[in-house]
Parts: sequence; structure tokens; C-alpha cells
Amino acid sequence: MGRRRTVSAGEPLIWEDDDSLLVANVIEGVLKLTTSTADGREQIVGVAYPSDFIGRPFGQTSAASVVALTDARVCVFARNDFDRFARDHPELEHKLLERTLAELDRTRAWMVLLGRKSAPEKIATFLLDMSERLADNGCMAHTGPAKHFTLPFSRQQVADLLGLTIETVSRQFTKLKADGVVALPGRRDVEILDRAALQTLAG
Amino acid sequence: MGRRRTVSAGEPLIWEDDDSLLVANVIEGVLKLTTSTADGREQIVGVAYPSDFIGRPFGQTSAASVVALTDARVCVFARNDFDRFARDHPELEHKLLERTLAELDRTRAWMVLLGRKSAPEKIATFLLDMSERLADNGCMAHTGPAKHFTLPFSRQQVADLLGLTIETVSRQFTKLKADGVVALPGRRDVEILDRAALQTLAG
DNA sequence: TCCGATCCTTGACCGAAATCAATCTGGCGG
DNA sequence: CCGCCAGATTGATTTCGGTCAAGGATCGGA
Repeated sequence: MGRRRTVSAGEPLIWEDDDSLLVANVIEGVLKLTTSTADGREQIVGVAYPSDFIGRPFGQTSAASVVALTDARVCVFARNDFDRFARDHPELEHKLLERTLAELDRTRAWMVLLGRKSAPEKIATFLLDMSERLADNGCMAHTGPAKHFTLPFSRQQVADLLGLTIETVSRQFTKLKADGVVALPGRRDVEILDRAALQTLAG
Repeated sequence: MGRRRTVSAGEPLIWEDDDSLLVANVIEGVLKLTTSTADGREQIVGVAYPSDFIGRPFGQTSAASVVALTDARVCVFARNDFDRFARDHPELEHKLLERTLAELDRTRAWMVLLGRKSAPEKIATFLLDMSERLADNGCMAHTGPAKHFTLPFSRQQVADLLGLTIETVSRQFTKLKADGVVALPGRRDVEILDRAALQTLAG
């Protein structure tokens, strides 16, 4: 069915291929979905992990662009083919509906963060979210939230995810380190030292 | 199938009924979907217009609460019944999937507004959005964006939608009026005098 | 028509985060 | 091993929008 493709970190996943739009399934790696304003301010509107579906089947084409954050493997489908196939396979459509509903829930929760939370709350919420998302990367289920993990994001990308500037993100990280809430052994490594404190900060 | 219910303006739509969760279809009126932080800050995460679907079929219950903005009529279903019915009717699931994908797109566009736009940009974007949404309320299709319309929101609710405070919303409205971009004949009435200016402001 | 409640507007002030501007770090190629 | 450079941190300053605090408008009910 779909064709395998590899995308290296930083590379965009092109949505035009043989004049036909694509949809895709993530096999491995992490990708960002972004939308930008006319003057170039960027907002990350979604993050796709393995097994997540990306693209916009049925009609309209979505405005978001997709870029790999880590080296990634995806399984791409020409959209027309996919649409036809989906219509004939209710089980697939059902699965897709469940995933889309779950993604909508997650997106709505993120709206509260963007619209109503302060910078410290945003950072704390982000770290807790990451610690959960990156925990069950492997094959075994529910190992619980990770204490130590490597972010698939640069500081700028964290800023684009939280609706902040890179400087504010950096300052908040520094503050959490100074307060002994987290350790930052490497640029993208986080170790949660005081989860309770983070949860309090997250509000 | 579903039971008709009327909800008057300001009244919440309860999701518990005879120990079974509900899903619903909006027949008439406008409702808000909100999520709040622990300390009571509120964010409107979605707005449901006639023909929109609300609630969370299949598994998890969504965290959002639903309140009618205007008097509304909805058609409610016990979720268990709905789930069973949907699984047996692929056409319904397909329709629901299309709507959910469209809602996800709209929600993602709103994230850019919340995360990256200034107060003037937020207000301008909001007014243009409203002018389009409230245009085809009636039966005829595509009359184009409305020049004059009545908001289904109080100032506080506009603030909750845009991630601002009521004072900032008020000041921005006043400024647009002073600049001759809009007229505000009544508390909730908006007349767009200079659409081009609004579009420029929206960015 | 008057009253009261609620919603909205306006003003003065403050503070959190953005902006502007240097450094600093660490990873990599030569 | 050294120098380079993108990414990250830190500091100084500004600004936008929030907070606090009065008023003013509008609507419904007596």
C-alpha cells in the first residue's frame, strides 16, 4: 500500500508528490506541525509521535506544514488512494475517528495553556507532558512517566510550542534548575528531580 | 432516536443523565465549550453552531463543559446508544470524521491566534471570523461575510475566547470604533465599516 | 419612571514577558 | 588541538496587556 519514506531531522515532509497530496502514518521519530502568521511568527500546532496519523484526508487541505524533529520513518499514501480505501474500510475510519477525537482533546487542553497560563506554568506543564509522552516510547506498556528524557525540541521549538520567546524559555529552565526542580545534563536532556513541585507550578 | 432538549442562554448542558453520558447535535442556537485552570481562569476551547456535534463518543470523557450562549435546541443521545449506532453506520462515522477533522483544523488555526498574536490582531481576527460564521445562519447558502451582526458573546466571553482580559477587549473595541473601522450600535452589535483595515490588522 | 443589578468602559499604575544586545557553550571540521 | 558557528544563556530596557479602582450605560422589574 503506502510507500516508506525516511525524513532526517530538520527536513520538511513535502505534501506535494506527483501532483497528489499525501497523508502519512508515523513509524518512527517525532515531527512537528506548524502554522505561521504572514510575518513569520511560528506556532507549533501539533506534534506527531510513532503511530500517529498526519495529513488531511477528505477535501480541504490543511494549512499546517510538517517538519521532522528527529530522523523519522513514515509511511505515506497518495491522498486520493487513501480516501477511496478509507471509505471502503469502516474499521479504518473508526480508528481514525478515535485518534482524531483524542488529538482534538489534546489540542483543546493546549489552548488553555496558550490562552491562560503564565510562562512558569507553561514550562512546568510542558515538562510534565513530555515526561509522559516520551515514557512509553519503547514496546512495553505503561512504565509510568519518565524521570529522565531527551527533548526532541530545541529551545526555539519549545518557545514555538508554548507561545513564548526563546529567551523566556531559557530563563525559566535556568530558574527551575536553580530551584533544584530539574537537572539539565545536556542541551536537550531533562531530569525531573521534584515532580510534585512541577505539578504545583503547572497549576 | 435522540431526545430533543431546550437550553436557555447561560444554562449548562449537563453531560450526566440517568447515569449515562451524552452526546448531542445542535439544532439551533450557539453554545460554548470551556476548560478552566484549577484556580478558575477560563478558556473557551470551542463554539458549537447549528448542525455541529458536541460531546465525546468512544471511551474517554472530555474535560470541557458546555454552556448555552443563546437559547438553544439540541438533540441529545445516550452515549452508549450512540456508540453502538455509529459502529453499525459507517456513513454516520464518516460524516463525524469529516466534521471532527474540520474542527481540528479550526482549533489549530486558533492556537496561532492564542500563542502568537497581539491583542489588536486577536480582536480583528475574531471580528472577521464572526462575520463569516454568523453570515450563513439562515437557509440560503453563501451570502458572503456579514457586514452587520450580533455577537453571541458578552465582553467577558470574547476575552475567554481570545485569551485576554475584559478590559483589554473593551479598549480594543473602543479603539476600532474611534478609528472608524467598526460601528458598535449596541452592546453586542457590530457593523464592519472597513473590512480591508480589519484584514490588515488581523495579519 | 425609578431603582438596582449587571455589564461595559475608562483611567492610573504595575509587572511579566518581549525586545535588544552581548556573551557563553559545546559540537564539529579542519 | 584550535577556531568557528549555531544554539543557548544572561543582562538591560521597553512595552503590552494585566490589575486595581472608579464611574457609566443598559436592561428588567417593581
